[in-house]
Amino acid sequence: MMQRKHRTLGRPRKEQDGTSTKDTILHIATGMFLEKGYPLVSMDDVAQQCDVTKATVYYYYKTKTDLFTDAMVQLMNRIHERIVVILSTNEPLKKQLFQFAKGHLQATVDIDINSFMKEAKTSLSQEQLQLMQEAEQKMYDELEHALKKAMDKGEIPGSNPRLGALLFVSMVTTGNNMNTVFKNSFSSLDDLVTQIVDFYWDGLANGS
Amino acid sequence: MMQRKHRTLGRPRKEQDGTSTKDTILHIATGMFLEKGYPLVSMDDVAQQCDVTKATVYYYYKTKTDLFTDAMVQLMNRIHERIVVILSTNEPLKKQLFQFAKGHLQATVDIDINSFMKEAKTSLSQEQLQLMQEAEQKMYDELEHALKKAMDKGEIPGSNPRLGALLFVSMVTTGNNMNTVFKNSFSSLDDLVTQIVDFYWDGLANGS
Amino acid sequence: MMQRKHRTLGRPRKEQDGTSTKDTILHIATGMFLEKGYPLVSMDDVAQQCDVTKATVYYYYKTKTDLFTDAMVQLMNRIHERIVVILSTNEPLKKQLFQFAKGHLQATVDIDINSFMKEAKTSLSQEQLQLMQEAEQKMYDELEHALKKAMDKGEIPGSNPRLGALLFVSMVTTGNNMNTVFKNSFSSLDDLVTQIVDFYWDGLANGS
Amino acid sequence: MMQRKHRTLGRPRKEQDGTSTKDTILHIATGMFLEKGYPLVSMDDVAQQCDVTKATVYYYYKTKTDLFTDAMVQLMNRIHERIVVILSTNEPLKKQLFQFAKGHLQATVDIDINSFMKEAKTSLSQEQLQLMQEAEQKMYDELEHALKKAMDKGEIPGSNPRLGALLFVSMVTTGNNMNTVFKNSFSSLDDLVTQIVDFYWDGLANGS
DNA sequence: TATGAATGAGTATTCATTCAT
DNA sequence: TATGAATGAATACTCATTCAT
Repeated sequence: MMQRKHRTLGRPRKEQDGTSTKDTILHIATGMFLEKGYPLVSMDDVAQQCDVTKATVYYYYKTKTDLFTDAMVQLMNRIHERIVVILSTNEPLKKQLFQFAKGHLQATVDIDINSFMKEAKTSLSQEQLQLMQEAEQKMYDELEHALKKAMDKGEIPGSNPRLGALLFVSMVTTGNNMNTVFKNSFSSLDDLVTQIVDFYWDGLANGS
Repeated sequence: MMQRKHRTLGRPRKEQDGTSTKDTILHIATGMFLEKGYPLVSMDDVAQQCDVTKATVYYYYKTKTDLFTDAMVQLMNRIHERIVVILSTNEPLKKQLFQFAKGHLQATVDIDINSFMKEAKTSLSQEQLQLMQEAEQKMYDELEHALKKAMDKGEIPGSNPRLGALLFVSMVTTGNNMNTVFKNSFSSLDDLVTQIVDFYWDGLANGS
Repeated sequence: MMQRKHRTLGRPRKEQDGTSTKDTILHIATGMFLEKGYPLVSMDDVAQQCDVTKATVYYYYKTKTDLFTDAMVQLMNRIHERIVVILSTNEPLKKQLFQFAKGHLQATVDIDINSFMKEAKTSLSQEQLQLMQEAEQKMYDELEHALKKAMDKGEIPGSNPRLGALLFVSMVTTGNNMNTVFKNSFSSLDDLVTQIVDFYWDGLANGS
Repeated sequence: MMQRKHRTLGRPRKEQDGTSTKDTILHIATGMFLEKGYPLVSMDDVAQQCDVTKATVYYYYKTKTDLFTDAMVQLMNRIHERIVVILSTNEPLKKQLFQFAKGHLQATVDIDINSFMKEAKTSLSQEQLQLMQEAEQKMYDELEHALKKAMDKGEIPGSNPRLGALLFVSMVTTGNNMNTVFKNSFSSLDDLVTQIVDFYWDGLANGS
C-alpha cells in the first residue's frame, strides 16, 4: 500500500531491464495500434499501459501521429528484415513463401497493413504518410524481387511480379483473420498455411 | 401540445425525392463509414451531411453502433444480392468471378470488411456483432456454394471451397487498394480485374 | 444538499430571468477577459462562472477565439453607441469629452483596448482580427469626426484629429490605471477626470 | 563523478562573446516577454531561443515569475537610466521630452508597462509585484521630478506633475501602437514624435 | 416527425517544475 | 555549470447521448 501509489516526482532511475523508456513506449504502442487500430488507441491508454504518465509519452513522441508513424515504420522494417532473411536462402521459392506465411500467421497480432494505411491517411501528415509508404514499399519490393528472380530462373512462369507480391500478402493476411471467421476448419497452423500457399501457387483451377 | 402539422394518415412521410429521412440517413452514413471508418465518423458529421440535426439521427437510430450495424448489414445484404444474381446465371464460374470482381472494384469505396469488423469489435454489442457476422457469412456462403457446385460439376478440381471464397474476396479487395500502392501499372480496370481473376484461377505456378 | 449537486442531464428550462444562455456566457466572458486578459481566461473558467458545462460554452461559441472576438466586438459596439450619444448633443466639445471620460472611468473594469489587440494578435484568425479592428476603428472614427467638426466650427484650432482621438483615449485609459499606481492623489473621480480633460485640452504648457 | 571539465577558478565562466549564460537568458527572455506577453512565453520557448535546455533556465531562475520579474525590473532600470541621462542635460524640457519619446518609439518592441503589470498581477507573488512596481515608480519619479523642476523654474505653469508624467508615458506608448491603427499618416518617425510631444505640450485647444 | 439545448466523459497537447547525474 | 528524464495539472476542444418541446 505504501509502495508506488504516487510515483515520486522527478526522474526515477533508468529501467532495470535495460530497455529504454522510449523503446518500451514504442513497443507497447505498436501492439496496441495493431490490436485496436489508430483511432481507438488514446495517448492516455498508451501511457497507462506503459506505466508512465501521458507527459512522458509526449516527451518522447511529439504527437500521436508521430508515435503511430514510428511504430508502424519500425514494425514494417522488422517484417522487411524477416523477409530478407527468408528470401536470401537457397530454398525453393515455394518453401520460402511457406516460411514467410507461417511467420506472419504466428505473430499473435493481425497485421493488416492496408487497413492501417487507410485509417492513417486521414490523420497523418504528408511526410509521415510518405515514411510509412516507403517502409511498405520496401517490403513489397523484396517479395517482388524474389518472384522476378524465380521467373528469370524459370522456376515459375513469367507474369506480373508486383501483383503477385501484393496478392500473396493479402492472402496471408486473410489467413490471419480466418481464425475469427471459421476457426474450426483447420487442424493446425501448418495445415492452414500449407493450404494458402498451395492455393497461391496453383490457383483455383489447378489444385491436386 | 397539439400542434402537430396535419399529416396524411397511414402512409409514411416521404421527402420530395421519394426517400424517407431514415433511408437517407442510412444511405449517407454507409458511405461515410466506408470512406472514413467507424471511429472517424461522428454523429455530428452524419447529421450535417444529411442536412438534419443530430437529434433527428438519434430519433431514427438509438445509438451510433445501431446506425453502423444497420448500415453495414444492409450493405452486405446488397452485396449478397448482387452475388446471388451473378452466380445464378449459367455462365462459367470464371466469368462469374470476373463479373463479381469488376463490380466490387467499380464501387468507389473500398469495402474491406475484415478491417471494418476489427474496428467495430471494440464498440459493438454482442448482438450487433452477430448481426454483422451473419450478414458477412451469408456473402461468403454464396461464393462457397458456387465453388462447391463447380467442383461437383468437375469445372474445377476439388479443394476447400470456404478457403477459396475467402481468398477470392481478399484478393479482390486488395485490388481496390492497389490504386494507392502502384496505380500506374494497369491500363484499365478490366485489365486489372482480368489479371486478378487469372491469378486466382491459375495461381503463381500456372500462368500462361 | 439534494438540490442541484448533479445537474440533471438533458435540457433544463430556459433561464428564469429572460436572458438567454448565450448572452449570459458572452456577458460573463467579457468581464473575465477584461479583468484577466485573453490567455489567462480558460474556457473552463468561463463555464464555471456561467454555471454551465464547458460543452455548453462550446455549443454557442465554436472556439475560444470566437468567444473572445464576439465579446470584444460587442463591447466596442456598446462603447461606440455611448460615444455617439454623448457626441450628438449640442454641448461644447470639452464638456462632451468630460462626459465620455467619466463614463469610461466609471466602468469598473479596465478597458485597455490596445493591450487587448496585442494579446489577441497572436491567437486570432485574420478574419477575427479584422472584425475587432473594424469595431475599434468605428469608435475612433466617431471621436475623430467630433474633433474635426469642432475644428471646422473654430471651437479648437486645426490639427490632426485622428491623433487627437487616439491620444484622448490613451489618456483616459491611463486614468483607469491610476487607481492602482497612485490612488491617493485625487479627492474624487470628478477631480481626476477634470484634470485629465484639462490636461488634454490645454497641454502641459498652458495650464491655469 | 569527478568528470567536470577543467575550469579556471574564481572567474565566472563566460561564453565566447563575453556574455554569461544567465545574462543571455535574461536578455532573450526580456525580448520575448515584450513581444508576446507573459502568458504566451513558455519556459520551453525561452530555453529553445537561448539554445540551452529548460533545466538550465531553471538553474538560473527558480521560477518563471522570477525570470519575468528580473527581466522587467532590469528593463525598467535601463529605461530609468536613459531617462536620467536625458533629463540631466541642460536642454529645455520640451526638447528632453522629445528625445525620450523618440528613444521609446525607436525601440522595436512595444513596452506597455500597464498592460504588463495587469497580465502579471495574477501570477506574481506579492514580493515580485512590489519589486516591479518600485522599478516602475522610479521611472515615473524621474519624469515627475523633471516636470516639477520645470514648474519651479517657471518653464511651464504649475500643475500636477505626477499626472503629467503618467500621461506623457501613456501618450508615447500609444504612439507605438499607432503603426497598427493608422500607419500611413506620418511621413517619418520624427514627424510622429514631434506631433505627439507638441500635443502633450500645447493640448488640444492651443495648437498652432 | 424533428429539433435545440445541454451534458459528462473523453482526447490530444502544453507547461511549469523537479531531481539525479 | 548544465542537462535529460519525468511528472501533475491544466487547456482547448470533441463526441455520443438525453430530454423537453
